[in-house]
Amino acid sequence: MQDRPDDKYSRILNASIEVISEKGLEKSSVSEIVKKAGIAQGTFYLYFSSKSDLVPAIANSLLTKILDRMKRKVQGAESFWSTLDAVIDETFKVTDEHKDIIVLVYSGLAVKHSLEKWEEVYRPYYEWLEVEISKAVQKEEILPDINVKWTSRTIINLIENAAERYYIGGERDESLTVYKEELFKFIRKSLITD
Amino acid sequence: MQDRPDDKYSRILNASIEVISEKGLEKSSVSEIVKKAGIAQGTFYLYFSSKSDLVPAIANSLLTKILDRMKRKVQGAESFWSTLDAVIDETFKVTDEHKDIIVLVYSGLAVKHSLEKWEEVYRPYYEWLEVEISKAVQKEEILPDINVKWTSRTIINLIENAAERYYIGGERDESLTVYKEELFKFIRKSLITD
Amino acid sequence: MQDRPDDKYSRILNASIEVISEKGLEKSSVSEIVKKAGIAQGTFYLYFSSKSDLVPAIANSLLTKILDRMKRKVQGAESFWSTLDAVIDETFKVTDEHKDIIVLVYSGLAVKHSLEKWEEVYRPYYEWLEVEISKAVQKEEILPDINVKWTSRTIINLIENAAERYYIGGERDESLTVYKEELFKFIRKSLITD
Amino acid sequence: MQDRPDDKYSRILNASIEVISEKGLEKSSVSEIVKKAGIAQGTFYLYFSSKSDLVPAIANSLLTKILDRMKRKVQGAESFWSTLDAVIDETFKVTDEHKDIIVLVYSGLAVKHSLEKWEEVYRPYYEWLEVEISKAVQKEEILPDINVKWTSRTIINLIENAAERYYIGGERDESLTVYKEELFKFIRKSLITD
DNA sequence: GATGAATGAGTGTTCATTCAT
DNA sequence: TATGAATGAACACTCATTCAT
Repeated sequence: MQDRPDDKYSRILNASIEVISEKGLEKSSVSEIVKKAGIAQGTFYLYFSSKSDLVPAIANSLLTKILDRMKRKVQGAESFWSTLDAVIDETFKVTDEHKDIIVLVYSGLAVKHSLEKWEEVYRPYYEWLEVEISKAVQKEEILPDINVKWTSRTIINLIENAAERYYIGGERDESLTVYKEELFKFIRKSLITD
Repeated sequence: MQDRPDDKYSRILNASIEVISEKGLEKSSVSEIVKKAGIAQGTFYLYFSSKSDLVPAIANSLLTKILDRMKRKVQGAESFWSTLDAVIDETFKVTDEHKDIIVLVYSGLAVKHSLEKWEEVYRPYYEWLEVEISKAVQKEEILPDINVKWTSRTIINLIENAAERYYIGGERDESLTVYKEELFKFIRKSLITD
Repeated sequence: MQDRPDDKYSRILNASIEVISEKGLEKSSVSEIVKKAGIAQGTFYLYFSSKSDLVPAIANSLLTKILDRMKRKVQGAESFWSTLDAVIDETFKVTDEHKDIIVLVYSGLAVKHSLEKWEEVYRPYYEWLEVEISKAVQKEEILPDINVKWTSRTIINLIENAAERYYIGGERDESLTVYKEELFKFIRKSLITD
Repeated sequence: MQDRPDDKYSRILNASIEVISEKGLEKSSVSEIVKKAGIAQGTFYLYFSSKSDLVPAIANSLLTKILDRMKRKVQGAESFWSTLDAVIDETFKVTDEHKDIIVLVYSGLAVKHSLEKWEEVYRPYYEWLEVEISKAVQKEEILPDINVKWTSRTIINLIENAAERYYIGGERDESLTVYKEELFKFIRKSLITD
C-alpha cells in the first residue's frame, strides 16, 4: 500500500527516519516529524497510533531494504562461501550507510515489551539464510551436524555485531579487510570442522 | 568513592538501577529515584551532573560485577575449554538475572555520542579474555594464527548475543543445554581449525 | 422531524444519549457518537450545528418522555392527592431509570448562557401541573390562597430534588417508602393549611 | 493551613474561582488560572493533584463561607421562625452574590463519581439545621412527628432551589418579597400542620 | 444529502534542573 | 553538604470542525 514514496504514510516514515536517527526516539518530537513530512499534526495519528509505533515500521523498512540487497548480491553465487562473503560485505556496507537507523532500531526495539517485534522483523532474513545454509549442507559444502536454524541466527548476529563494533563502536584496530577476513575465517572454520 | 554501599552515591546508583531497569531511562524520573534513595531532589545533582549521567555508571557497575564473577568462576580452570565453558555458563546466568539492566544499558549507551563509553566500559572484560586466550595459545590449546584482540571481542559478543537472543529475544527453539553446547562447539571449531 | 426512530436525527440523538450519559458532555467525542450512530463524521453537522447543541435536544427528549408518562399515569385520578402521589411515584421511577441523563442535563444546562433553555424545556411540565393544581383549587381540595404558578414549580423541584438526593446523592437513611411518604405529607400540609 | 489569603494555595483557589466561574471547568485552562494566580504552571500541581481537584476545594470554600454567615445571622434569633426567615434571606443573598460559583459547583460536582463529595461538603450545613429544628421541636414550635434529618435536607434544598430558580433560572414572575414569603409560608405550613 | 480524510489549535501534566536557605 | 519548593519549557495526543468529492 505504501509503495509510492510520496503518499502520506511514506512521507511520515521517511521524515521520522531522518529525525529519529539524528536524535533518538525520545528526543524526537512528533511535531518535528510532521513538519518535516509536510503534514498536519493530527494526520500523523491517522497513520500511526503513537510515536513509538514508528520504530517497528522503521525497522521493517530497513530490514526489507537489507534483505533485498542481500538477495540481489548473492544471486548466482557459485558456492556457499561466496554467499557468505557477500553477506559479510553487504552487512558492513549497510551498517556503514545506516549506522543511525541501526542504533535507533536497536535502542528502540530494546525497550521492554517491544522485543517480540524484533524476532518478527528479522524472521524473513533469518529464514532466507536458513535456506542458503541448507542448500550448502546438501551440496556438502558444510558439515551436516549443525542446527540450521540456530546457526543462521548466530551467523547473522555475529556479522552484524562485528560490523557494528567496527563502524559504531569505533573498534578499528585492524584494517577493514583484515576485519572481514578474520570474520570469514571464524565462521568458515565453525562450519567445516568435525 | 562508592565503596560503602550506603553512602549517598551508592544509594542513588542502586535506586536508579531498580527504577531504570523497570521503566527505562526516559520513563524514569529523577524524583522517583531520589524518593527510593531517600535523599532530597537537589542532592542528586551533587553526585551526578544529569540524569543521563547515570547510564555509564550503571553500566560500569554491572560490568564490574560480571567480571568479578567470571574471574572467580574461572579460577583454577584446567584448560581454556573449561574457561570457555564457564564464561558461557556465567554469561547466560548473568543475562538471565540482569535482563533489565542489560536492555537498559544497551538502549542507553546506544544513543549517539555515548558509544565511545561502551568500549571503555567493556575494555577490562575484553582484556581479561585476551589474556586467557593468549595463555591458551601458549599452551597450544588453540591455534596461533588468530588475532587475539579481535577474537576476544568476537567471542564475548557472540556469547552475549546468544544469551540475549535466548533470554530477551525469546528465541527458545532449543533447550538451554543444547543452546549452550551449540555455542561451545561453534566457537571451539573456530579456534582449533587450521 | 425526529419521528421515525431510525432517521439520522434520531440515530444521532439516541447514540449521544448513550455516550454522553456514560461519560459526560466534555469527555464524549463526536467521533464516538457518530460511530455508535453508524453515520459519517461530517453527517453529524448536517443535523446539529455543534456538539453542545446536543444537550437541549437530549433534555427535551427526556422531558417529553417524562411528561407523557405523567399524563398517562394520572389519567382518571380521583383526587389531586392521587395525582400528587402518582407524580411522586413516577418522578422517583424516572430518576432511577435515567440518573445518568439527569445528571448530564443538569451539568450541561447549568453552564452559563444555557440556563434560559432550562425554563423553556421545563415549561410544558410546569404548566401541566398548574392546570392540575387549579382544578384542585376549584374542587376545594386545596386552599385557594396559593400562588399556583409558583407552587407548581416548587412542588416539581421539591420532588425531583428529593428523588435525586435519594438515587444520585446516595441519601438513603430511610426506606424508599418512608421517603416518599415524608415527601407527600410535607407537600400536602403546605397545601391544606390555612 | 490556607488561612492567609496570599499563600500559594489561596492564590490558586481564588484565581480558579474567578476563572472557572466565568467559563466553567472544562473551558478553563490551568494555564489561565496560574497566570491569574501569578505562579508557575508546575507550581499548581504542588497544591492540587489535577484540575478537577479544584472543584471540591471551591465547593468547600463556598459552603464554609455560607455556613459562617448563616450562623452569624441566626445568632440570638427568638424563635425558629425568625431562624427560618434568616436562612431564606441569607440563601437568597448568597445565591445572588455567588451565582457563578454555585452553578460551577453544581455542574462540577454533578459529574459521575464526584457525587459522594456533595453530601460530604454539605453535611455541616445539614447538621447545623438539624440542631435548629430539634430545638424548635423541643420548644414545641413545630410538630414532633417529623423526620428531622430528612426535613433538614429538604428545607435547605427547597430554599436553594427557589433561590436558584429566581436568580439563575430567571423565574421572576413575582417580586422577590412575594417569592420569599411564599416560600416561608410553604415551609411553615408543613411544619405546623398535624 | 452523505462521506471521511485532513486539519491544527489547544491542553493537562510531567520533570529535569536551579537556588535560596 | 543537603534540602525541597519553585520553575517553566516541552510534548503527545485529542477532537471539533471543514470541505472536496
